[in-house]
Amino acid sequence: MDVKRLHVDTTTTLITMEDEVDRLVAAWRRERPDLDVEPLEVLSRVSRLARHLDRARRLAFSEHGLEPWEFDVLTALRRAGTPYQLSPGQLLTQTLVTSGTMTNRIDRLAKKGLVERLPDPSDRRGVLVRLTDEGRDRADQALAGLLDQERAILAELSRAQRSELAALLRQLTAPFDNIPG
Amino acid sequence: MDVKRLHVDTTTTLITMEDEVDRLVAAWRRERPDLDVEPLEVLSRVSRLARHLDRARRLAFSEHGLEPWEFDVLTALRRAGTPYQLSPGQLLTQTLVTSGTMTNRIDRLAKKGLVERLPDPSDRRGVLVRLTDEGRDRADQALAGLLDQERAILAELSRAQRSELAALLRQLTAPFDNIPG
DNA sequence: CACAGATATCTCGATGTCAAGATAATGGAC
DNA sequence: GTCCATTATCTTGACATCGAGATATCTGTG
Repeated sequence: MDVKRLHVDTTTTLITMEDEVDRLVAAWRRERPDLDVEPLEVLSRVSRLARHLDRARRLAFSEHGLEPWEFDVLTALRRAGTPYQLSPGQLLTQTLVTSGTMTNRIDRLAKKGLVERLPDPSDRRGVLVRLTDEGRDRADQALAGLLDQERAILAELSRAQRSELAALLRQLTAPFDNIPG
Repeated sequence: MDVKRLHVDTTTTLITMEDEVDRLVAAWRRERPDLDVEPLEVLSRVSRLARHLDRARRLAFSEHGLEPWEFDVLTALRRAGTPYQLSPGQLLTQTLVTSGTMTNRIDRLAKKGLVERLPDPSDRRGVLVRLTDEGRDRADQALAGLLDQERAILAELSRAQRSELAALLRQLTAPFDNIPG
């Protein structure tokens, strides 16, 4: 039971360690041999890896005094370019949270002086959220730290493998990102 | 700005749609041309895809009257096989939550009659959480539904691509799962 | 056999998130 | 121009999670 199987990567002939999902899949095959659990090989790994990444990021950001959610909002604004402002709605689609959550986030960031809320001159329902100078600096610093950490995690893979992985993931994410989803 | 680039998968010559991460990376290259943001191509996609999957799962489970966190706990017990019992500590490592969270989850599942708490006969500090018959049935039903949904999501990829994707992800998750992480 | 450190679980307070609904403004049909 | 469906944002209440600390038990050392 739970035989130690070693997986061999066909392109590089590198031996890879077993992970929790291997154990999870083996357990399902034992308990529910009637089911095809192949989908879990991909999607359970995505979910678990995301959870690990969340933890690692929380740690990396704490050095810059930022929470992951703060980073997400500040960098979305930073990426928008001068004058670093977006509507709450645009921030929603980028961060995948609900509108109530975003209102709350903006409130807290505004209280910390990292963003400010401005009325949208062309739509009186609307609001524009703008990064302050300090917000911009904090975002820039945290981004550099994050990239260092992510590079270390990705060192497991060759450049070609990273590129292949990105392409495969894109095929899965594109439907969610483009269809209203 | 934001030129519509189309990505071509080198192995299948299939054209892939752009996704949010493509836009995100393009924006960073414009705003911070001094930084190498290649890591985001992989890891931002992992995080975003996980978020999309969370939403889709919440929807799929609601048909069976389960929350995602309930599914995670019940299926961990289900996979353990007869007599379907694990310690809270074992449940922690499988679900990647903190001990306080797990205590709370077990309380709520017990109140719903899906699990029961038993004293561990061999360690008086310890507890064993056991699946009830109803808990087992609910877990089995929800799993079948989840697999159907996941198969639909993965239909974007060929069998070979799914296998390749699983192998690449395993290389990234294995260090987290094996080193204390 | 006593003790110290490790381990297993639980308690508690703070906080972030979600879902649903409220409010306000827009824009196209007629 | 008026109306209605749509859009944009905010409000609210319920709830799940985390982190730090408390308690009880185990285990190895001397």
